[in-house]
Amino acid sequence: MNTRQIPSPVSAPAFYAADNYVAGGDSIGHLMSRVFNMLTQELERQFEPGGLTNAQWKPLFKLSTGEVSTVAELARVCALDAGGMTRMLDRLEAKGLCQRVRSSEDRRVVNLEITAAGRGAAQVIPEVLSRVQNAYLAGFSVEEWEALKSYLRRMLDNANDFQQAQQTKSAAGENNAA
Amino acid sequence: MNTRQIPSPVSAPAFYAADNYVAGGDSIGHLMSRVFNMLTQELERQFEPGGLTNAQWKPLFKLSTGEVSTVAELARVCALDAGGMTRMLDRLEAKGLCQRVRSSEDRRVVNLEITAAGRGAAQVIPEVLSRVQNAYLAGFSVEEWEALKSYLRRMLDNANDFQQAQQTKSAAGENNAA
DNA sequence: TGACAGTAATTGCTTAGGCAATTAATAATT
DNA sequence: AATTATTAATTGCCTAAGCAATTACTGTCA
Repeated sequence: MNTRQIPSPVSAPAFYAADNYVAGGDSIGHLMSRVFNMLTQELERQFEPGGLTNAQWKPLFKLSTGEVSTVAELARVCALDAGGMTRMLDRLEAKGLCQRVRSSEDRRVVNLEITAAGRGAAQVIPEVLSRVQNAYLAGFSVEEWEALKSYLRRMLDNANDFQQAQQTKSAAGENNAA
Repeated sequence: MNTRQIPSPVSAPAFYAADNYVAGGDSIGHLMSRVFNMLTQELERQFEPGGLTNAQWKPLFKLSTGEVSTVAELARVCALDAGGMTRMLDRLEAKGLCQRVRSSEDRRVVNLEITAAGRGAAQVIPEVLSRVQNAYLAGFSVEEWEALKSYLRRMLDNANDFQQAQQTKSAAGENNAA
């Protein structure tokens, strides 16, 4: 028998319950969604003068640092679909910010190169990100900033654990069904 | 002269700087975006068996509680565009979850009514939201949960202040230009 | 009353992103 | 070497959301 201590659900407080669930209440999810919404809107406005959108700064920034050079790599680091990335690159290329060059070693891959215009547009990215994030953290102490980050990291770990558990469960269910 | 104490920018720590900005670093924005991404993906999976998407649970839930009854109201409480809401309702209506009834008092408005199928689909919403949020908060004490919420509320306040300041600035700029 | 402003909903156009299928090229296997 | 599997990128089809223009209707005001 396994004597390893397994975290008991009983000891964990249940923060939300199906009955008495308040609609636009200040749940974690609702608050995060509102903050995130404001953030993306603000970045949209901030990048607009430079001809970028909120969705476009990340791929362009990754290209500008030179840490990626192919479509698949870029899709991976931006955590989005390869098909979507193809069309994103269509738009960036149409704006003259980057260009595709078919690789000669492996003719399946296209190497991505940022243009001079792309480098120019990318220049403001760290400035904007710093300015907006600092503004959103106005009044925070360093300790509070660190606490917030640690909470988010813990939520991320929990999210991964939960996803894992769900996958395991659904895989078992499929076996039972088969 | 105004002697009211104005928060000095000097005393506020600058958490991020344009030089030395780390790309995929664990900035607040990056962490929040990752958590939020996992959350929406998880909700997408959780609602899928019931035939709902992550974007659809909120409008349907608001309809189920009866707190809204028109397109404009629904768009407002869901914080999204009226045009987008029209098409969202097209999809919900196509699934038989709600239906439009043109108002007789004011023939511009359409009254939204949830169907029996819609009520059935909406039933699981509080359960899913509670389950997933509790899972993401596993290991959190009540104090940490409260602290996280207060941080998010403060960020939301800062976001509103910043937006306000930007609008004032751009309005002044337009006056100068005119 | 008749012009005009305001409002509710819809539609067209755009960016965005997920999923599945396809194509082309390379790698692995027998 | 020929078949098979894998990989990279693209494309089609879908949901989603913002913005601008349009339509239909209501309210206001001269």
